[in-house]
Order: sequence, then C-alpha cells, then structure tokens
Amino acid sequence: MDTKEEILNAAEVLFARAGYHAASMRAITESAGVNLALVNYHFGSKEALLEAVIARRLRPVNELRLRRLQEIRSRAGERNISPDLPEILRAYIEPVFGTGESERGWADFANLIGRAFTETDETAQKILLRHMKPANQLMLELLGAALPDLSGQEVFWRYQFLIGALGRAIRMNSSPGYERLKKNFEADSETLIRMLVSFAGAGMGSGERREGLR
Amino acid sequence: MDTKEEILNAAEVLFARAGYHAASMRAITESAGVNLALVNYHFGSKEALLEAVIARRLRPVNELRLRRLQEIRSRAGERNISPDLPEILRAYIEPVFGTGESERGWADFANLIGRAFTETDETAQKILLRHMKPANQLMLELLGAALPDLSGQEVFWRYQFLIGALGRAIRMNSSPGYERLKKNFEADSETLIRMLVSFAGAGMGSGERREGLR
DNA sequence: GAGTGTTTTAAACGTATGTTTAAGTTTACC
DNA sequence: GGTAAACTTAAACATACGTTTAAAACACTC
Repeated sequence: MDTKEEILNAAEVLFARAGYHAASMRAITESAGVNLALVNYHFGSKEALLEAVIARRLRPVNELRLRRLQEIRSRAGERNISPDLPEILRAYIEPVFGTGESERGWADFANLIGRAFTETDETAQKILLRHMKPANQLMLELLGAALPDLSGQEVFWRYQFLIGALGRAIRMNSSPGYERLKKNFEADSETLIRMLVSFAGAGMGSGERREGLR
Repeated sequence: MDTKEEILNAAEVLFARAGYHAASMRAITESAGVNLALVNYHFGSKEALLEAVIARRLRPVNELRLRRLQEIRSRAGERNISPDLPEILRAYIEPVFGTGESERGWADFANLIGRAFTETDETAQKILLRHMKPANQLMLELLGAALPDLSGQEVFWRYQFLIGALGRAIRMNSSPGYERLKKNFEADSETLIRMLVSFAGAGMGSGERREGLR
C-alpha cells in the first residue's frame, strides 16, 4: 500500500526538477520502481498526480500560515492596533521554508512551489493558487491594515513584488543548477527568511508614516 | 522574404503565452500562415527559433541597459562618489518595459522575459541568461558600490529579490490571465516602474547608513 | 527564355507521450 | 480454502511532437 507514497515521492522530485510537462509518466514510475499503469490506477491521471503531490505538502504549510495570520489579526483586533508588518511577513514566509521538522524532500517541494508562482505551464499554477487562496486573501487584508496610508493599488502591487521575491528566493535556495551562480553567497533558510523579511518590510513600508501616530 | 519575420512574430506570441515546450511548431507555423517545414528551413530547429525570438528584442534592451549603467558608473567614478541606488534601479528596470517607442508585441515579449527568469524549462532560461550576463554583472558591481556597508552576500540576495519582484511585475503586467486577479489595481508601465524602484530601493537600502557620510 | 539557386509545399518518418486494456497476481474476508 | 476485491503487469493504443525528404514553385541572372 506504500505504492502510492512511492509514486508521490518520485513524482515530487521529478516535477520539481524537470517541471510538470517534462517529467514523464515513464520516468516517474521507473524512478518509483513501479509499473507505468499504476499512476492512472491510483490517481486517475497525471494531472491528478500533480494535485496529490502538491496537496500532500501544501496542506500543513497553509494551515500553519492561516493559523499564524489569523492570530495576528485577532490580536490586533483585540488591542485595536494595526498589525505589525514584519510579523505578518514572517508568518507568511516562514512556513514555506518548512514546517519545522525539516523533512526529507522539502527542498524539492520548495522548488516546485517556487516554480509554480511563475510557471509557464498553468496546470501547476492553477492548483497552487487554489490551495493558497484563503491564506493569500487574509494576507492581503492584513497588509492593508498594516499599511493604512497606502492605496489599495499600492498594497496590491507591493504584495506582488513580495511574492516574486519569495518565489525567486525559494527557487534559488532549493534548486540545483544555481550552485555556480550562488558561489560564495550560500545562505541557510533562517538567514534567507531574515533577509527577505527585512527586504520586503522596508520595501512595503516605504512612504508610510512610521512610528506611532495612528 | 518576410516569412522569417512572420514566423518570429507568431513564435514570440506563442512562446510567451504557452511556454516554449507547449508552443508547438504546428501551432506556430499555422499562426504565421506558413508551411510547417519553414521553421527548420529558415532557423534550423525549434530551439534556434527561440534563440532568434529572444535575440531580436533583447539586444536593444540590453544595449540600453548597459549604456545607462555604464554611464552611471563612469559618472560616479569621475566624481568619486557612490552611485545612486534609485538611479541604478531605474536604469536596470526601465528598459525591460520597452525601449521607448512602445512597439507592438512588446507585451508578449515582456511576458516571455518575465517567465524566463524562473522558467521551468531551462531552454529559455539559458538563452536569456547568456544574453543578460554582461548587464547583470555590471548591475551587481554597481549595487555593491552603492551599498558599501552591506556584505557581498546581502547584496547578492537583495539583487535576487529584485529580480524576482521584477519578473513577477512584468508577468502580471503583460500576461493575460491575471486580469481577474488585478481587477481594480491595474497600473500603467510608468506607475509600475515607479513602484518597483521605490519598493526595491527601500528594500535594498535597508540597514544601510543613509545620507551623507562616506 | 533556359537554367540555376532559393524558397515553399505535402507527405512521411521516427520517437515520445498519457492512457487504456485484458490478463495476471496478490490480498483479505467469510 | 474458496471467492471476491484490490492490485499489478505487459502490451497495445491513439495521438502529438520535431524533423526530414523529395518534389514543386518561384526568383533571378545570363
């Protein structure tokens, strides 16, 4: 019964490294050590397999994200203050780099996520957006509350910039093939998160009245 | 003799909208109104066609980028001051949104560029990186000079964040399919450039001693 | 205006893809 | 221990892809 798991693991690696279209069913099943027809038997289709791969890992990430964002919102609501921007950013960014237990295979999945943000192929993107929608909506709402002096348009686009930077960071961090580019600039996940929060915090808050007055 | 141009135009649109692999030779030639075999006759292969599509538009962009960046460097060198960060950013970002004459087809090509930054398929990415390498190297050098208090690692990663944000901005701006997401937040290119420069400027400069002392 | 080199055409080639089939094997339950 | 369900297998299917071929159409020079 671990055939399904075997397939999921192999598919995760190949989808992440080669992309959805380029990862063939034959390569996936061969890497999993199972028969070609088993993907269709267990999952129905290649696209359903991708869906399963994404759902398996993304569910805990999104649950953690949502929980942390909701806590920030309710805390700000109680005390009647604006939510703290760096705190929001960290709640949004951190879970994507692993849910803590630093499981095997996270690098590959992170790579898959990083891709899907800007994926050529819309199959992966659509699935991801569907899974992320609740967290993304709450995120946008909190950003608006944290940046009350900014127009909706400004908040929206700065949020898009954040997503772009985050996606790039994830891919650079987890994808083989960037080693030569990174050379001496390697950074562990915690450092990367810190740099991202600092970068996006300054970027999003620019032009905002700082300190106190609300 | 404008068969080649016809093919290039059609390929640009389809590569941008569907991605390199998903855009088939048959779809390209059909859209161009020419025979299937003519791509191989005129360009040699599908990959060579992609190369030609990219080279045609990217050359002027990169020339403009390089010229502006070089001018910033030499100006800073003469006066023996650090180059100005927003100026650097604008020189790097602006040309990607069009070389001024706002030609037809730019939206599609911009989409193609935006994708290639994080493209699943490495074919497009490799070609793009090769074309952009000189400008990117100079950019990194100038950023280091503009942010003397930052470590090489910090500069490198903030530059990567910028690339991610820029790629996302380009795609959101030029790709159909984001219309529903953008809804009321539509922004013209000039506004987008301004927001990007402001966002990246604040993000990259954060933690840097500001004003004067050097 | 015959002849040469270039361009275009329709058809076929070889290969790879995701999926389905039908027979085989294992597993679990009464 | 027999039976039904779940699972696995090898093979074939249908389609799509990029590329090649050989003949036809065109363009241009002498």
